[in-house]
Amino acid sequence: MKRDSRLSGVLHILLHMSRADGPVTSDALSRMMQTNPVVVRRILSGLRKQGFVVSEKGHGGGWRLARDLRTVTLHDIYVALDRPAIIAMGNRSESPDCLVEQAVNTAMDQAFQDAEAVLLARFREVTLAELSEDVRQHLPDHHLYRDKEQIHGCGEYDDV
Amino acid sequence: MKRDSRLSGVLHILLHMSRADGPVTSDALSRMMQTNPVVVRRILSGLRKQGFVVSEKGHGGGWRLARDLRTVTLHDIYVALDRPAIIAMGNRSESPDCLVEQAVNTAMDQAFQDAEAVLLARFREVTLAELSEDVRQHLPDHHLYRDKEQIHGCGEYDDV
DNA sequence: ATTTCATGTAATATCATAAGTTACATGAAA
DNA sequence: TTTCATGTAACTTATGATATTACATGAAAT
Repeated sequence: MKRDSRLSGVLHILLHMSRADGPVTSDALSRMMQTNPVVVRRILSGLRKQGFVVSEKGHGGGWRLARDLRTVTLHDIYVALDRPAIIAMGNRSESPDCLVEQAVNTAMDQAFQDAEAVLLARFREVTLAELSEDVRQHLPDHHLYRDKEQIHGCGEYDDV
Repeated sequence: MKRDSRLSGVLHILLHMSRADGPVTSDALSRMMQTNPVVVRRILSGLRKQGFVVSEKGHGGGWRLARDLRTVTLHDIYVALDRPAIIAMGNRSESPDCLVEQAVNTAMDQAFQDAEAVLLARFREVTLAELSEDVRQHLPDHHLYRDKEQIHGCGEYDDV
């Protein structure tokens, strides 16, 4: 099963944006995410329409956060991505005629719904500011984001 | 996201097998599942190796249950299918160097694990016999499986 | 002005994988 | 010895996330 990693990816770059002191280009973000700049723009353009980030064209342009991360939860970003599928399993037919299959679907859907509810509840509990704080606790003191144009991956936040 | 429907499908045909009084061919089962006989054999051959079903070749052959369904839970079948992926989302990199990405992964993995645990707990709670009983309660009394060679879908269990 | 840099977005290609199909071998019963 | 059924490898198809290409738009630097 090929997993959708957009949520993981977008959280990653939002946190990097929060540490930058100016706009960050899709090009720089794409290197952090190890992907293509167009992929970054595609994902962030959705968030822009919903007020989480703003973008600027031209020299000195790029992406900036538009909201205080203390007010943004994982669930908010999940919803902003248009609620990607959570469960990798499904029923063969959503509205089968067969009574046996109906019974199977009912039992499985119940389990799926319970699992989804737990996951979304977790997402609601965590703000991006809390994630950012988790990162700070793992960094040496007074460590600041020095160069937003790092060449390799995430630059000084790399563990190597 | 493309969902894996093997578990749903195999539960469906196991319940049909429990209602038959003799072996059921992959051909008949594939019609119930609306798929190809080879797909049925592929899935059931895994269950055969683990003792849930037995198969017989030649005239009068087919598939039979090898265990009392009161002793088989959804979790047993899930495991027998080699534990297919449950969560449709994933991290972009499982062991990133970037500390920011590590923090994101940790938070998301926690949520994923909690959701999976809930789903598997549900699966452990439900036996196939209970599903079978659910079906019986939705059928007219004294309704028996008359013809294992039904042409259309699930035959008399169709709701149409 | 015009060059440079950056986003905006459509169109297309790539890749992974569940599912479906074909082909043929094996073995049991009629 | 024919028919029926499983066993399985090999191949094809379908789908959706991801990646890439190409070009338009707009803003700042020169």
